[in-house]
Amino acid sequence: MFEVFLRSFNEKVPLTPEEETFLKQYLTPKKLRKKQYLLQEGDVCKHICLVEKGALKAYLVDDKGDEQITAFALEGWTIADLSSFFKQTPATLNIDALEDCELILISRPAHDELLERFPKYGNYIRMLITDAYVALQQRVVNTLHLSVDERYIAFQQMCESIFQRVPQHMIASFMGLSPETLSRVRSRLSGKK
Amino acid sequence: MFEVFLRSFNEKVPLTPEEETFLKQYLTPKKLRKKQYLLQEGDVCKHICLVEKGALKAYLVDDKGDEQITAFALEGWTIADLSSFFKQTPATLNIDALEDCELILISRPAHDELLERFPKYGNYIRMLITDAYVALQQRVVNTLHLSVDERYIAFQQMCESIFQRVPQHMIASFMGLSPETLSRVRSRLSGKK
DNA sequence: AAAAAGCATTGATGCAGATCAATGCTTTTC
DNA sequence: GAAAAGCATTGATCTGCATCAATGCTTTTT
Repeated sequence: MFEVFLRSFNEKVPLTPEEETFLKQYLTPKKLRKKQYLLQEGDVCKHICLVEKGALKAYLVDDKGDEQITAFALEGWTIADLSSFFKQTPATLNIDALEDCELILISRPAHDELLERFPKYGNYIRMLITDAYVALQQRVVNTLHLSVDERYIAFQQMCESIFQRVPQHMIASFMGLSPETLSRVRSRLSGKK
Repeated sequence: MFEVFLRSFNEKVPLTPEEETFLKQYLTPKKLRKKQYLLQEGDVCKHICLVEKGALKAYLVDDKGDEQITAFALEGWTIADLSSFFKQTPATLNIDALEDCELILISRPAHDELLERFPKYGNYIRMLITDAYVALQQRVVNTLHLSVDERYIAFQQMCESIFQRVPQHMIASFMGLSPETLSRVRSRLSGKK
């Protein structure tokens, strides 16, 4: 039920069995069917979500009604609209399931209580966000300063697991490209190697 | 000496006068002259840096020798190569002073000791990185899904203070544009309004 | 004070990626 | 099992930004 989450936690901050039991009290398991929403634009993001199983995407909807994907989350990854969660403001992101999912949710009250009562949780969250920040910064640099071909290769190497499970046009959206361009990038690169 | 830093800290996590005194023990003031390096690519990033006065930029140098600016920091802002600081790996970023600066440095040992002894510091750092993450995410979305004109306006509104102190070609680099394009964006927009 | 370097602007040209459109394959739906 | 929807690919055209080049202004250097 909590295996993936606890493994992720232990990798950053080792826990004793008693601590694991204590921590579990604050966690809410949830199942989500493919295409169901975890969060909709305009609602307040009430949980931080860790993926035990399945896959989700976070996205904005633009004027034309197109989805602009900002993030994917697979097993062991965390997803939420952090701005909405921390400031308790309406979310700008939508999050929904790409596959049937098993999730672990941490509510805002649980989060606050854990921070007070269980310092290791604060350490875990700090490390989680730090890692996310570093990854995002790399993404900014790649986006602004690499060619599309280089970005594709970089992204492919970093997130191979995503490529095998997510339709290509969503990868294109995530990279800020049209599906046609991504298709051409792929054929260009496969020709080369 | 520590006014700006302590104000920033108090805004996120209020401190008693005693706590302020305690905290100061761990802070190292440093002055930096215009054009001097705070961090050079290849060195390990030994400090988190808060700007009391002045301005700095962080950047990569590409194959052609051009600077690709990834961040600016003005009074009250924080700057570092977080990946290098936390993993103790060689930095990929250079950081140098755009103006004469007064800085507050927190070394890695001071950081670790503060985390252990002073929980409010952990809270402060967590909030700092969370805010940075949210801002960076917005930047990614803007970069991938807005037109250049819209990005310029968004960036201008968000970071007006930068525009007044940083040469235009550095803003262009930060936005991933050529100086010529940014100049044209500006004349286009000033014509409109 | 003169020379040099740094910077913003404007024009001309070329190319990368968006858009529009058509086709065929695969998966889902009923 | 037929119809519909979703998806990847390929071609043709258009557009926005980079690049190259020249000019004049401002700041720094000596």
